[in-house]
Amino acid sequence: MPPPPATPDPAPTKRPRGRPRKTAQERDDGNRRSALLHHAAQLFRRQGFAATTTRDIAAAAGMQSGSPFYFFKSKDALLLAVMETGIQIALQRQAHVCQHPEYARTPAAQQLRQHIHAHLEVLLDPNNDFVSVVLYEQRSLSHSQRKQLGQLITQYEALWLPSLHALHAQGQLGTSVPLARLLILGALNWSVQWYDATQASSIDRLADAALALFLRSPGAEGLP
Amino acid sequence: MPPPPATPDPAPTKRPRGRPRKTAQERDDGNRRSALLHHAAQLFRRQGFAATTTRDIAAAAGMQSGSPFYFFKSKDALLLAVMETGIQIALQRQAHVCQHPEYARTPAAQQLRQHIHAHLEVLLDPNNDFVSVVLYEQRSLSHSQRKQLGQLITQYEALWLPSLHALHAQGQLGTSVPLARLLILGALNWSVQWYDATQASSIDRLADAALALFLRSPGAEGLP
DNA sequence: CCTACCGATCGGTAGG
DNA sequence: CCTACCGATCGGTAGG
Repeated sequence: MPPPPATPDPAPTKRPRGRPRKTAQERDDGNRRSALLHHAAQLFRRQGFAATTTRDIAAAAGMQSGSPFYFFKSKDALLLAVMETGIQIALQRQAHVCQHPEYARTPAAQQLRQHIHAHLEVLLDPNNDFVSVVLYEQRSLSHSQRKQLGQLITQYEALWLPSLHALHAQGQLGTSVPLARLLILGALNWSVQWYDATQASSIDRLADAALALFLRSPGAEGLP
Repeated sequence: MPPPPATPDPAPTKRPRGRPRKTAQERDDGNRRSALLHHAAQLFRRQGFAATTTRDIAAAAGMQSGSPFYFFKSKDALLLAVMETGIQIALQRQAHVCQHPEYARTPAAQQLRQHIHAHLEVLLDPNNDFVSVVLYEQRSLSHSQRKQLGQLITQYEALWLPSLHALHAQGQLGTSVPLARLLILGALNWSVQWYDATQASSIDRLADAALALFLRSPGAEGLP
């Protein structure tokens, strides 16, 4: 159901009847843009970027076929916006882990467990489609867009490095830090393909299993 | 350069001049079909299924835009054929590992190393685009096609299970066999995203690293 | 396998 | 944001 058309604003001294006309900022432009972003993320995650049409996205957001281009210059720009949102979400979650007051005093194995847990939570959340689009649609980006995104991903991975280095120094990591990072994140990222979100709350157990598999010693030591 | 047109076949008693007319079997139909399959796999791997047009594939094989449909009923059927080829290749490689005369006497850690190595070799081979399409285009399949393929994938994974069970029994696996299988294969499958084939022959080192990361004990013991 | 073609769809735009 | 539209492209087909 379309909203009733805004009544024209009469002389400013006169108290306007009906609903006042709104500027783009006062109107729900931001909400409409955000709705597009969310529906785009959902469709990109489910169907892939190339198999999703801008008409699909518009319809999901309750708009006409041309309307997404009022908010985004192109389909490509929409994808980039989805992906940037995705890494920002993931970056903030990991940064939150690192900034916890106890983090510096936590054993490296438990630090890693927290990174793994945060990563899985943000990646497998059925209500957050942004992050998995980041992982699975990079080839749909242009070169410059990929480069732009790559910098943010590097930042993201950098947050894991201190704990990985510490574990390597302790002899708990079976291989070099760079390879461990690639293999561990790969194992986690692939969970998108098989994880069943309907079996709720098993992310905890999954994080435990991953930690136990990747580390030489049982992951429990160092727990309070 | 197109082949010269076949000359019509005169009376069978007469020794035919020029090149004899060929039936579909004798003609290079099989080669043309195979060429389509290979180019389709390459394009699906590079660009994704949805972003690849049947015209792209036809052009890559040196055909006209309608010709792929002489060999394949639809674009979907072409994808399924590519993926079935992919798992068959992978299945044969793993079966070859299992059938080696020494396999049964090999320590489980080294069995797993061979599975990992074969998996990586077949997945990262720049001359074999079929296997990575299997991994990354399953959502482009119809439900029945996915089910069909899923059976073959289950067969593939079954070949890994005995060595994983043995390792678990030996306490060398940090988690349950089902989760270990998912996480290990995930880590390997993700290597498609970052492995640089131009740095040749590092698949060996990668397999070593993976084994060392996933197993509790250093992977060298049990070597001849 | 090619030629010639079709109906449908797609990303995007002009103008309000 | 909608209306109305465009040019290009796409999967697929008929007929040979």
